Amino acid sequence: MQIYQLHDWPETEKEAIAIQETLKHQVITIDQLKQPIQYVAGVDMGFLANGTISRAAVAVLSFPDLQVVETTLAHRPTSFPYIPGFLSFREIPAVLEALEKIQTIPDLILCDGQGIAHPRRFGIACHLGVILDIPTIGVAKSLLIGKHEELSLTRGSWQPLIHKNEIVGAVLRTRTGVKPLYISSGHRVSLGTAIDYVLQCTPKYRLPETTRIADKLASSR
DNA sequence: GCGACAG
DNA sequence: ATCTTGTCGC
Repeated sequence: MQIYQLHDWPETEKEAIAIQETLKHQVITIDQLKQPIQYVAGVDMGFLANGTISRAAVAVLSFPDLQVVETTLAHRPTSFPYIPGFLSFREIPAVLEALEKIQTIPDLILCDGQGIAHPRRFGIACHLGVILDIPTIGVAKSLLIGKHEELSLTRGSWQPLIHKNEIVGAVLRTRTGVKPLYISSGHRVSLGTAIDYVLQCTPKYRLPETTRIADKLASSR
C-alpha cells in the first residue's frame, strides 16, 4: 500500500510533543469503518542486535474467520529510544515500511499499545491511524494512564478507564481468569465498537489473533 | 518534589 | 521490548 508522510520525524522529545499536540486534533473517535470488515491487521515489533535494529511484522487476517491472508516484515535501524508516552516515534517507521509491502489493505488495524488512553490522547494507535487514515484500535497489555474499578473474572466483562474525568478507554477481560487488556479508540472507531472487535478477535487466547501472529513473526529468527 | 510510566 | 527453567493449574 502507498503511504504518505504527514510530518518530519522528530529527533527530540520536545519536537515529538509538538507533533502529538498538532495531530491529536485529527483523531476521530466515532465509527467510520468499512462495512462489513473484511480484513483485520495486527502489527508488532521485535528488536535485534542489542536493540539497535527494529523489526516490524504485519499480519493481515480475514474477518471474522481470522485466517492468515498475508504477512510482511521490515527492518530498520532503531532511531528513537523507548520513552513512555512516545512509543510511536520508536516503532512507527519500521511499521510503515512493513505496511508498504502489504498487498491486502486492511479495513481495521489492532495496534500493540494505547490509542487515546494516553497523556495527550495520542498513543501509537492514533498516530498510525491518522497517518494511514485507516481505522485503528489500541490494544495494550498494561496500563499507561488512568484508573478503573475492579472487573469481574469472566470473559467479556469490562470497566471504563478514566483519566482526568474523561472516559479514555476500557479495561477488558478477553479470557476468564486472565489479566485484562487496555482498549482505546485509535482512529475512526468508537470505544464500544473497539471492545466488540477485540472480543471477536480473541476467540481463544488473551491477545487478539492478529497480534499473536504478528508477535511470532517479529520475535522469531 | 514524588511517584508512575504502552513496548 | 529482552534476558531465561521449571512449574502450577485447567
